[in-house]
Amino acid sequence: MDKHYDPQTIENKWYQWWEQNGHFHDEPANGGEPYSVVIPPPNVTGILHMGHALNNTIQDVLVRWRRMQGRNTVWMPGTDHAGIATQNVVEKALRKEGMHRRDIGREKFLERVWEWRKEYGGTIVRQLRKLGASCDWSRERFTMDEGLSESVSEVFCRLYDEGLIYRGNYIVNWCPRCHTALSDEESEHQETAGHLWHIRYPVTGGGELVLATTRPETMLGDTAVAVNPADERYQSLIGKTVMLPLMNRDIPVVADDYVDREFGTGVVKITPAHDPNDFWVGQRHNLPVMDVMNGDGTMNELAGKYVGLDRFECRKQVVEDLVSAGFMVKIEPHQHAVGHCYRCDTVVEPRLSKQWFVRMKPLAAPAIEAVRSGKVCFTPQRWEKTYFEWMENIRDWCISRQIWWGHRIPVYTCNACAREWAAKTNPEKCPSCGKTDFVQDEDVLDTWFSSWLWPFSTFGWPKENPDLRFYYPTHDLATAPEIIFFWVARMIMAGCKFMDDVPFRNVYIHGTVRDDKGRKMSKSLGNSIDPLDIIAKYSADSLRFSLMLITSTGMDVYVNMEKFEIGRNFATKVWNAARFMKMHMEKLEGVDWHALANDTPELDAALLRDDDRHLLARCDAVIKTVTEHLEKFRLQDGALAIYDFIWTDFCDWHLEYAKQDLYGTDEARRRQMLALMTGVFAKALKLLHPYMPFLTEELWHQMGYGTSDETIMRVLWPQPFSTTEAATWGLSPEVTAYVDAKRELVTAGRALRSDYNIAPSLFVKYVIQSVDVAAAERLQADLETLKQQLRSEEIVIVTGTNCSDKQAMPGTLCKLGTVCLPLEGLVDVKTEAARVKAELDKTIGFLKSVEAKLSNAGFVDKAPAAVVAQQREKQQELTATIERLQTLYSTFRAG
RNA sequence: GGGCGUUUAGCUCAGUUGGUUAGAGCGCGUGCCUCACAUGCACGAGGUCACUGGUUCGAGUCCAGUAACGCCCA
Repeated sequence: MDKHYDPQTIENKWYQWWEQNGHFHDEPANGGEPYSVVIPPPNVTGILHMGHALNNTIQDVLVRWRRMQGRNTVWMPGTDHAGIATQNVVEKALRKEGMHRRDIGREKFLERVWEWRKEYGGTIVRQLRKLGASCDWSRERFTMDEGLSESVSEVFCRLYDEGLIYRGNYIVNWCPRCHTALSDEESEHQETAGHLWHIRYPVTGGGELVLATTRPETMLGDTAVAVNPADERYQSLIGKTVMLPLMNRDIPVVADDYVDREFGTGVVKITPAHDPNDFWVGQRHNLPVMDVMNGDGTMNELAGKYVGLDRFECRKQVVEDLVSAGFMVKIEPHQHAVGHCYRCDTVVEPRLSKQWFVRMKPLAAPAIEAVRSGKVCFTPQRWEKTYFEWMENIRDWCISRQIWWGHRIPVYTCNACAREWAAKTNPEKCPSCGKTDFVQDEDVLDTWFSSWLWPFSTFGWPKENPDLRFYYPTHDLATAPEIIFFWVARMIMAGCKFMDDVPFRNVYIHGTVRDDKGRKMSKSLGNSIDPLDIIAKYSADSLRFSLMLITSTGMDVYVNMEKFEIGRNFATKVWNAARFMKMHMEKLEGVDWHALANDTPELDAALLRDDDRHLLARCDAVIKTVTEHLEKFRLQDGALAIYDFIWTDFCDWHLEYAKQDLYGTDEARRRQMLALMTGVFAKALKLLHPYMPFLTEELWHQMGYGTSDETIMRVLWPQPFSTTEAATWGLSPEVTAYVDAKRELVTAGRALRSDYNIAPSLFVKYVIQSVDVAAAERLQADLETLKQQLRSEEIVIVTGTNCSDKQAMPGTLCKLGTVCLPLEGLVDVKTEAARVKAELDKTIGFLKSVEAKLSNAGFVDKAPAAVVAQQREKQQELTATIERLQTLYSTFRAG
């Protein structure tokens, strides 16, 4: 094996091999229990960022783990056509050529988008491969491909025919830059520093009203002012008219409950065409609607002399004119939330327009029930609350977009008889009059109108087929919190509506990846870390493992480049442990490592020693721990458990311990030791595989655990020993406790060396005063181990407190006995006395707290018997310890 | 305005049903290139668990309130 692990070539090699050999693929005919996951389809314009890295690592860990459990596993990959985003990208390219999409027309434009997709659309999909994602690429889908488009029209037509899709004139969020309507979710509210302009409106027949607004330019479209009907201040004005400044129009004063008496002056201007609340006030009072803007955010003819001005330029002008005409009362700074386009960050304009909507209330009801009844579970559970909150107050979904890239709305209108209908395929004639003169709606559907079908459209719906039957409903969905409304909730609704079943059982909502200052990573801030840079510097395994190790379930994660060293260091550790074993394996002949790694260990129970049993027991425990954590989406705890097991148990303790055998001359022992380590290391590699797929696959082959055509991806997830097996190998809590105690003693002995500045290269003598004869015998049997671990030339074990060596020695109390370092003449008696005294004081303090509890009647009466017993035991233990410490202390005082 | 989250070692965070005197990694200090690994080994220092009050025999953990920071929705 190479001295240094070279992840770059190895990772590419294995990924290709896995993919080419179909290891990511499964199908219903293979039978078994299904496990399916659909990827949150990244935008086809996307490039891999840390959020993707986290999201997909989580999925891959789950998917690889379930696959190893023998589940019939499919991870469905694909990309989203991302209507507005993709159209923006291609429009930008066109602009560079000095053209606008209208210059080339719809058809040519769409050709350009498809070309773009062909050339650049595969970027993120290639990058997911670098990450190691075990997606079934043979199933890869795209929201605009034929099958998915069919699902979209099917769903649209069904909803249309049921009356759940309607067209209406409402205030929508309009992006003047993208030139399209947006859904409420696509308009992101941002706190913005603005102003509150107080404007005077003269009352016809004398007097005036002062009102406050944050968007003065919209006054050009005012058709009323409103006050609260219960507001005494303005009672006399209701029904009168006021003169709209600058426009010299008379508009009525209406009374409406919507008006907040506390806000500003308690009077608001009503602009039905440019504010959703005003729109509803307008409806209630039959007010005219005056749209004063164009789709691009400039003012139209209805804005009078302001025609042609951009909305913000117009705002300036209007304010100036109000000031010079004496209508401006005051201007205050004002902080308020302003909607921004989620694609281009332009300030969204609420604007009246004719759009298509989905009636959501009837769809929401079963979806709410699905979560309430536990058919869909959120992890962490608190997100259910967010889900319910939104679902119970759901508003109709604006699904039409005034762009070209997307699924065109399949609604047709007959020019001859005005019949409007929806059709899944291009119609030949009008279903009413039979004429062929009809037109299709110009708009396309919101991108999410295809994504909400993703869990079943990707499996071939609406066609009835084995994949759909077998893999639907899927099992786990991993995604970010900001996607709950956009996607998760809508998928649940679509699943309930069209499949009569939920789309997935578990939703794991993970956190956001932030920089180390807690800021969201973004291009504009320039604080992003490119996952590919991490892969290039440290490897995909390091990226994956580090991310999993530092990300607590559902919590945000703060990253910087250095944090990924932990994964790199761990990979190196594992590699070196393997290299060490391999070195010794090569000295033996005729050993079937493959069998040892895959079957029940062939060990000679008689040759097993307590340290070996300890390793087996710890390995068994870690199998249980990791499995349990994965079941609960506690991927961090799973990673930590393996990390700790491999690093501390396997390498620091057992591998060092094994050296006495491996460098020894007894071949039976060498065989036994390597057989034992092979069994354990193979299990550890399996447990690690979901987190570090590449390294574990490489070692699986290098170590000869798998034949050249076997992959660790498909070996079975390790199982803990049965009770019989555990008994055969002599595993017991007692044995584990003994080895733990022995390690405590070794650590104490090393600390003594360290305290006395004894160079690690020096071999020294130790004296161990064991607590009893049994401990003495056991330690005696382990003498060689102890000598090695303590780097000692001689260890004298004596029983009881009577040390044969009359001299005072530095010593530390342990469960098995007192470990002492005889240092003739070198002992600083005073220092040692102080050291023991400190230990003694600490122990007495501890005992006092235990005794305080035990003398508390309430505790003894009410605490569970086991807890009380535990404290009693502690009390005895501490008392004994104190006694021994006092003896030790007196030695130094006497000396 | 409504909701949610966070606050534990210098830093980043674990701590699952309340029960030993609270753990990890990084960083820091000391000593080591000891025959897998200096991307390492050994040893060590470091915390009145944000604050106030309550429940309890017992609170980092449960309840109420306060403060700071962050997120979501209106």
